[in-house]
Amino acid sequence: MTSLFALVDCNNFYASCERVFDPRLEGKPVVVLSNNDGCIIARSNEAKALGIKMGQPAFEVRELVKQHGVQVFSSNYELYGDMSRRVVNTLAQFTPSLEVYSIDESFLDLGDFLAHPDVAAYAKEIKETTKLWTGIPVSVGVAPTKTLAKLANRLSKKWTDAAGVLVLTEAQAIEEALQRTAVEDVWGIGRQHAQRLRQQGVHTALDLRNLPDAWVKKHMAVTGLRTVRELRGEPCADLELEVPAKQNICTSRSFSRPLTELTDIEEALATHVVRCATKLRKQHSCAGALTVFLTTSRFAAKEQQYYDSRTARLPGPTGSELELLHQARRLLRGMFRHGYRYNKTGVILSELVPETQVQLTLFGGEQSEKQAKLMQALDSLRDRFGHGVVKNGVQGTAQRWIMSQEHCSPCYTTRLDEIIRAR
DNA sequence: TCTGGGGTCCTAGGACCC
DNA sequence: TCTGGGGTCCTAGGACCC
Repeated sequence: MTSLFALVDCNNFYASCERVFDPRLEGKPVVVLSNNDGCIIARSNEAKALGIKMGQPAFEVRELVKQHGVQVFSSNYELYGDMSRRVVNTLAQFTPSLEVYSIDESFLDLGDFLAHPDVAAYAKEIKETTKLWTGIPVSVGVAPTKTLAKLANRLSKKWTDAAGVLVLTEAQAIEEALQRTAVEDVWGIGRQHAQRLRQQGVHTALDLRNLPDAWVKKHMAVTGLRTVRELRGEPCADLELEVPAKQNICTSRSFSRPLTELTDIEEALATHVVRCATKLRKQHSCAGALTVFLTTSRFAAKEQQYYDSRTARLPGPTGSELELLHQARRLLRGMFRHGYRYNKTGVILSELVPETQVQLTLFGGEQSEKQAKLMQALDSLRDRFGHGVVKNGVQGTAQRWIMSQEHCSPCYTTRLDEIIRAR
């Protein structure tokens, strides 16, 4: 029995989301910006054709944008998250086991490939149904391992004949695909490994597949070996059907402009802590430790640089943002130095344990029970009325650090007052 | 002027214990 | 003078992913 995986990847996902609700964008170059409108994180095909690069700073493409009428959007994660759910719900129609790998990619277990006399037709149906039901164009790669399915998916977009669907089951087709894939484009091969491999004369995925195990193990560890085996068609990674609880939760943002005053930074940090604690409670965990970091911009080469991070172990695992805020503020005050132009702060919660475990071991003192009730109340208010509805005093109101988002589209699907109107 | 944010896994080496 | 060997835990750092 041969396993069979499909990787379904949404094409230019964020740009496609913007397009679904604004048909005037069809055929035009579209880009989506990162937080603070800093750099490009999604591009439509037309924008790619103009030479706009992934991760490129927005100011570098200003001229290009003007010249070619590129449509620019700030990122709107509320919209993208909702569209992502719709896509996943559609894909779930095609398989009982599905792994949501990222906001725009899912692996589908297609079971035994003998059970699919015409895999290609099935893959095409997945693609067409998703477009029809959600408006989002996707590409589908099918192969006996996840790594090969990734590779097939990539080629399905590159090879115009494939038209967004590529099935790699025949040995010869796999070989050709490997031959035509650069080694750095293999899933799991990053910059460092690619450079080393190239020095060894390994230039294609096929060369990589043919390396001896011992060499791979020595230089690329067991993760590298898994990748190579998967290229050979031996499945080493199963689907992860349940989303594992995160082991760390982090919230951080660059400031919209450099900050020098402690009070401004405290406000920003407090806001991150509240966000982070909300994520923590959403996955029903408590944190045993908290880390705060503070840094200047690494791009401001001429300025004095500063980076520090400090960790506090909490007296006991907690989900209370009041306690976390208190600790975070203490750590920040210990790190803060006058005379620097800071550009970012953030918080990381770690040593996470399930909420239930804490309730059992902490004999729920009256105080902690009160706090838990308060947190529940806050969560439900914020769920219903948006995150800004209840704030802690330290979050402040001046918010001189707040994110710039000058090109945000409406939340068409999740906010009643921003719903699309037909004229 | 303007350069994202959030994760995971693996390994090596030190501390410590018996 | 002789100066083991193995196990565990923790941390920092590297590499990768989207």
